[in-house]
Formats: sequence, structure tokens, C-alpha cells
Amino acid sequence: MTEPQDRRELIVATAAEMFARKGIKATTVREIADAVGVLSGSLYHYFKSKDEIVQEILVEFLEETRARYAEVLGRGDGVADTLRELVLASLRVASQRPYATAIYQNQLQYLIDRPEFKEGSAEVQRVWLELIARGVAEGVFRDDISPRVFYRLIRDAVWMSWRDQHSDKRYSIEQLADAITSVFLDGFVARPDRVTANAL
Amino acid sequence: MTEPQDRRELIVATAAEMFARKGIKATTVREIADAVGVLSGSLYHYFKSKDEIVQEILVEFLEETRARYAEVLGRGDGVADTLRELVLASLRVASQRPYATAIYQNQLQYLIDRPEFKEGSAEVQRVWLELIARGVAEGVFRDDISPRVFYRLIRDAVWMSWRDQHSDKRYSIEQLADAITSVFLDGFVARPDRVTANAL
DNA sequence: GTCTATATTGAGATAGAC
DNA sequence: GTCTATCTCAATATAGAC
Repeated sequence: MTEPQDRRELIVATAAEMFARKGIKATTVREIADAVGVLSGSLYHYFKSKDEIVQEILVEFLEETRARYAEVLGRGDGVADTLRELVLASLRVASQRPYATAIYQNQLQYLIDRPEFKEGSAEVQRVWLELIARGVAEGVFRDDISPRVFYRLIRDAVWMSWRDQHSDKRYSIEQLADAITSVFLDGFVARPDRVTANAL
Repeated sequence: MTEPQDRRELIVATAAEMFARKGIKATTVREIADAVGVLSGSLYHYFKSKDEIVQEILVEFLEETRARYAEVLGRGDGVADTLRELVLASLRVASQRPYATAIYQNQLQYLIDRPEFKEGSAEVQRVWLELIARGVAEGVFRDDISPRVFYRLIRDAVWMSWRDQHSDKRYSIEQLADAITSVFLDGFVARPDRVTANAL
């Protein structure tokens, strides 16, 4: 949620907000130009195509995610701690780039066949699938759950809980991460003996 | 997954498959007509607009869901049993109308402002939110979790596990329902004492 | 770097013959 | 009920003046 420095960044930031809100296809270059305060032709001074704007938004998002994940993995923590730290890292990305995150969550169908995107998103997914596989191998996670389903539920839980809670400032990012981790480890059933104060 | 009886049904079925695969906006009436084996103009003998086809797909889906949910609620079971039966009902709808279910899951942005759709989907959501509220009130579910996040995670778990597993016939719909229910009640952590054989 | 003007394409939809 | 032909409009993108 940084303020754009130059015109190019302003265009990307404006487009990101509109893509997230209305969808990529439903947002026209004219609307983007209007919102920025120029005529549509001027956008093509900065970008070769509408698609190039989409790419820029997503490449930034994936690069940010990749970097944060690498940092977490570098710590060499155990499965449960890594789970919690990856959730926290994802929440920080969502916090920093909410529009890109929303696009990533909701516009998969549009993005699916763009090669630069495929590569990056596959890498992000791989981090999760490897953690899950490790957890299953070590007997921490159940072995009767499809890792892909597991991964998608975590991803959705991160995004939706952030979206649901970020407006009321009742819970910090760290508290949200604790809550999500706890749900995945303990389930949704009330347990009188639970220690953590949760916020999801 | 019933075979279409007449031409009108064939159009709806064909369109549903394409909307699910490529998205609604990305599917043109000409492509639908091609796939059906007529020219695009002929579609307008059956439907006033492309949107009317979308509506028909979703109204059928929502009506089916509503009916099955009503049947489950009519049994007056407890919270845990109702959770399991609603999951099972949802899996049966997904099984019967996979394309409509995929559209419902992935094309929300497109559908969001269509009034006939809003009404039906709000009713479906209400069933879940009321069950969750009841569960929280009775002390069965955690009270520190946003009901909307809870609902969305269940919905995604149902759809994605069905999509993930329906091709290999290793697990029945009933086994999938047990697995999903168990995950939400027990979490993802391996427990040596777990009884149910799971399949998610 | 931005604007004006316009080319180009593609999509939804319609009219009317058969 | 389907086809031919076409309308209309909207969207991406370009060319060239300023």
C-alpha cells in the first residue's frame, strides 16, 4: 500500500485496485486512464498492452512472496513453526499488496496460461506442498488429506481472514497468524483447554 | 451430469462446460454455437441473451442446493450431524452439476450484481451461517472464528476435494463427506487415536 | 509525455429469408 | 427452428501532431 512515486507506478497501482474490484476483463484501459487522469492513448507510452500491466502487478507480488518464503525456509524451523511463519509471511504480503493478492486469489482463470505467471505461482505452491509432504512424513500432518486441497485451504484461510479482519484493527497480523495456524492444527471444535487467544 | 433432452438443454449444458472451463466473459456466443453445432444467431431463438443462459445454469444449481439443504434441515439433527449432512448434500450437488458448481465457485465476480443470483446465494450462505452460529452458541464450535471465513473454507473444501478426487474412484461421496467433516472438527494434525477412515 | 483522432477487431444481438 | 447477413457498440491499440 505504498504511494506511487511516478506516473508509471500510479498507473499500476490504479489498475491493480480496479482489477481486484471488478476483474481484469471487466476493467477497460479507458477506465484505468480516466481514474489516473489521462487519456487512454497515453497509457501506451508506458506499457505495450493492458496485459503488460497485469504482468507487472503479478510479477511484483510473486517476487515479494518468493523472497519472504525464502527467508522463512532459511531458518530451518520445524514443520509447525514453519507453517506459522509462512502464514505470517503470506499475511504480510496481503497487507502490503492487497490488490495484487486479491487478483491472485480471484482471477486465476484469466492468468492461467501466462507463462511468466505460471512459473512463479508454481514455485509458491511448491513451497507449501513440500512443507505438507514433510509434515506428513514426520507424522505431524494427517496422511489422508490431499496436499493440494490442504494448500488451497490454507491459502484461502489466509486471504479471507485478512480481508475479513483488516478493517477493524482488533487483531494484529501476528494474532491472525496464530489463529489460522491453530485452526489448521486443532480444527474448528471448541476446546476448553486451548491456550492461545485466537482471532480468526 | 444428465444427458440433454432437447436443443435448449444442450445449449445450456454446453455453455455450462465452457463457462466453467474458460470463464463466462471469455466464452463467446459464437463458440457456444459452434460447440452445439449451430450458428450463433440460432441461439437467440431459445434465449434473449447470453446472460439468460448464465442465469438458467445458476438458478438450477441454486434450486437444487436449496432443496437438498431444506431436506437436511428438516431432519432436526444436532450440529455435528447437520454439518456432515450439509457437506454430503453439497457434494451431491457438485457431483450432479459439476460445471454449475465450478462457475459458482470461480465466477463470483461476474455474478455478484445479478439480483436473481444474489438472492439464492444469500439463502444458501444463510443456512451455513445459522448452523455455525448454532454450533458456537452450543459450545460445539470455537467462538473466535469469523463465521464467514468458516463458511468459505467449508465451501472450498467441498468443491476442491470433490474436484481433486472424483476422477479416481477410490473414495465414495460419503467417504469424502466424512473426511471433510473430520478435518473441520479435528484439524489437520495426525492423531493416532482417530477412528474414521478418511479420504480427503 | 500527452493528446486527438482513428484503425482494427471482436463481441452481442437482430432482421428477415428459408 | 435455422441460417445469412449485418448492425452496433465497445474495446484494444496505433499514428502522428503538439
